[in-house]
Amino acid sequence: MLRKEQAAQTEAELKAAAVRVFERAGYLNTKITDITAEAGRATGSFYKHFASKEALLEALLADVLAEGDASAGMAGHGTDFRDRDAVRWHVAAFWSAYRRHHVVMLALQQAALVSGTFAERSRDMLAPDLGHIVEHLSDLDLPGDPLVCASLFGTTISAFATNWLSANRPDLGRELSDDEAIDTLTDFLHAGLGGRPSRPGPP
Amino acid sequence: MLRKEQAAQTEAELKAAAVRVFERAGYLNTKITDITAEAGRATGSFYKHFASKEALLEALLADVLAEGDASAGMAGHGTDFRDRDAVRWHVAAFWSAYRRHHVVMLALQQAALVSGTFAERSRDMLAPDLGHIVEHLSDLDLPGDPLVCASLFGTTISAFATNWLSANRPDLGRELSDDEAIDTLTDFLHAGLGGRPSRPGPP
DNA sequence: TGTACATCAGTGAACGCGCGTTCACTGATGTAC
DNA sequence: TGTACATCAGTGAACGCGCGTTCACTGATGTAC
Repeated sequence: MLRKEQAAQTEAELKAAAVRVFERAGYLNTKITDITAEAGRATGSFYKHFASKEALLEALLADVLAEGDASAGMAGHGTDFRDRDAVRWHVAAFWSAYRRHHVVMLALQQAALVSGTFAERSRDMLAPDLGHIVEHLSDLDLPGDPLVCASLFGTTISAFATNWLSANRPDLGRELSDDEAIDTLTDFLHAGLGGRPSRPGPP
Repeated sequence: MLRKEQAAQTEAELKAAAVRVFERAGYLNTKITDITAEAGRATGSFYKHFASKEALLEALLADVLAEGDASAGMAGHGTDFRDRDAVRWHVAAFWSAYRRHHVVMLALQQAALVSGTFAERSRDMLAPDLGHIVEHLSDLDLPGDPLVCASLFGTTISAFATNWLSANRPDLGRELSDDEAIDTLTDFLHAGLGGRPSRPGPP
């Protein structure tokens, strides 16, 4: 089975090269030949493994989702968003996932702008999380409709993460540590959604 | 001078057609011929008025900025973000501007993904507003660094507006009135940034 | 173990489509005398 | 006011570049006997 291993490795190298190129140039600007060149392979090699650039992105996405399922046991976290720690747990989970996969996430966002298929897929990926958040919001006195607030929760973290984790986006001339980002986001969301600072959860 | 008027009108029609097509298909998906077809003109006509699709977007952007300067007297609004009304004023100003110009704003965001030039321009357009917000934040006990919080303020409104004002984005199967959006955002940001609900400003 | 053949990953030059851009042309509007 | 010429908005067919995709080929790995 040496041959299959060889092929699998080449495929993995192409994926890795693609991520590197995406990070440097952005998904939409990346040509197939950029990826193969980065991987040190011939152009035609790409099509032995992927039907198109979209198919490659699908594959990267599948990897991300697979890893996500593994790590997100979702166990042991609080569910009452009046409790700051419960909010922080969710923020941190999202933030670290985004940090690990920001290149693919950004590529997905870019693909969604151009292709209806990816727009839908992008929404489908977020939908479960959105539902998850909606449940946690039920105990709060929210600033508005629960669905709208959940969407607010999601878009805020997502936009903020995109802003600070993407390369070439030194929006402000400043670095931001993970803890600082997570704590700022947590305080902001916790207070913004009506979880009062130091009110403990129910017994 | 009939000839100049004629030319000016055609140019205006091309711009209007472009906006319509951008809204329908997105900036990145739009071809020059889509625009001229929508305007009912020949392909070559486009280049009598604009050097490229980017130049057209620049022109649309200039229009937006010109109108913005006219309407944004920036007079008569509160500056203390502990005061909910002051926050609401800013949110409403941003929201209505975004509502009027969302097609161009979205086009700009899309262009920024692909072209470094537009990425920079996009940042330059937002920078003054960001500075403006930073000033208003000084009196609050913020969840984090003022610059980071101002960025949070901006990205939150911007992402939320993009989500709800863009066509073909029925993220949740629901309509959202301007007032509901503005009030929800205001409550969220006001509380999130540490302006307590009913604490009055200093004497 | 050896030989003959099959399979398949990888190659890179060539093809061809889509689309941005050009350009020679038309006809109407403006100008000179 | 009329005539002859200049200018210029608008036209659309043609050109050509960039890039995705193909395909005949190579050589190495696997299989049959």
